[in-house]
Amino acid sequence: MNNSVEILIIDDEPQIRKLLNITLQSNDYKLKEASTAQDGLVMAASHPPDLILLDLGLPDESGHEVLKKLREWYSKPVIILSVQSREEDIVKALDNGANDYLVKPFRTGELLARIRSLLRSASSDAENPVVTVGEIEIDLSLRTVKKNKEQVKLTVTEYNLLALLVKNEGKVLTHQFLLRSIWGPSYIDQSQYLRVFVAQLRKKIEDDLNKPLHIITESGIGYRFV
Amino acid sequence: MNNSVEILIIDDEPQIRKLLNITLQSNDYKLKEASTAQDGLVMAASHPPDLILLDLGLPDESGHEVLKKLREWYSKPVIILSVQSREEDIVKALDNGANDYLVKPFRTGELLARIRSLLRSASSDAENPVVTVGEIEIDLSLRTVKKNKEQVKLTVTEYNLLALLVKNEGKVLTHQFLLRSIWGPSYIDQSQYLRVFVAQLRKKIEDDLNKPLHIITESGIGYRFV
DNA sequence: AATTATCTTTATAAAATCTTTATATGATTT
DNA sequence: AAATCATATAAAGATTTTATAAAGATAATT
Repeated sequence: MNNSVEILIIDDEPQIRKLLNITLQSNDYKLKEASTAQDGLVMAASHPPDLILLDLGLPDESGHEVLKKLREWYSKPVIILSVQSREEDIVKALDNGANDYLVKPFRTGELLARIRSLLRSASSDAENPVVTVGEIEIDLSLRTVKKNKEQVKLTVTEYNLLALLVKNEGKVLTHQFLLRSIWGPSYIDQSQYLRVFVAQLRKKIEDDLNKPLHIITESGIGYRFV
Repeated sequence: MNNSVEILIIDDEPQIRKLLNITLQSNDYKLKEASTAQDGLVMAASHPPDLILLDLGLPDESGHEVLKKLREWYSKPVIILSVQSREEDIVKALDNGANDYLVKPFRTGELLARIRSLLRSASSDAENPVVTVGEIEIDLSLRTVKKNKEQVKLTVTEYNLLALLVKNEGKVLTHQFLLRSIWGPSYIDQSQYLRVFVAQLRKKIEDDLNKPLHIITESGIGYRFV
């Protein structure tokens, strides 16, 4: 999920880092920690994170200075976390390139929402869950199917059947289960429907109809997608 | 300076509008005012501003609803201004697409800094929201459509439909989704509306009506823009 | 108030999809 | 090898969905 999203926190208070560690990790973010300005800058540069949480009150250098140095090359979101609530500090931080400023103690739900908001606008093009099996490519969010990079046109029922099989890749799905899922509970004896639609699907995605490589018949039981 | 930057405030409290009027104008922003959700949406649509300040407590409709409707087509910054400081409201607004949330009474210096911050990242995105697909050109900020460099005249509904499809290029949008987004939740069975407007749109942007290249029918599901 | 533009409905033809039937193929059992 | 059973495929018929025009209603503009 967010597991590929990396967040770096630069803060000298261990209890804040602990809190965020728990909060962010349980929301599937990957967290890296630095307790000094020095460390933070090195970590950010060596492996740039997707977002930085920056404390203003660091022991070795002012957070404002860290922000300025970061902004010389780092263009992703930076959120300031600070005990300082003076307008002067907030304005200065925002004008130095911070994207947001939260006063400690902050509410974790709000922080998470602000992180989501910034990550959303940072990468407005979220990646799609694409299932690729050999030359077949199924994009479940776009509802498209490609074979050898070319779009395959499927009807609603054909797509539903394929999607169900793909989502349970490798598993044998019984006739009853497939019929119930796609046509409804009153259709569980209409195995012929299934045969007709499996045949149509194969015609569209298999290369050799006599040796289907993806939609496998499990005689007497059901079908399986490989 | 900022004189070309237009900000729309949607808030029913006259004293807030007055305050912002003075504050923003003295910082060279051009301010437009709306006191109801209805007015605000119309003004935003008729001449899209560069940033919107939105109150949650509007007389005719919840600000959350206004935000949702705005976000169907408006991609520039929206800052929520609200007396409500509950975390629940903040999280909801941010997750609905707000870029920032300030609790009233707010400090004007901070508001100005947050506006600067958002305008800065909005412009650095260099997001010229112009989508070009073959001979079709759609400018989502100007709300204009061109075909072979010539302007195409679309009605509001036609444009809304096209913009929604274009913003989700490649994705199948279901009848229900389109109807709900454009006409409202109570219209989800009026598929005929969709057919009529799709036909009208195609007449204006497709070359061969028998082989539409852009607005693709997904029989039984919806439509897709390619 | 009249005109124009746009939206909503209705009607109908065309296209796409689903269902059903018929028949073929292949595997398994006797 | 014949009979039986499960599956595959084609194709006709039925149904659903879509496209389009055009009339009626509503809203916007002059």
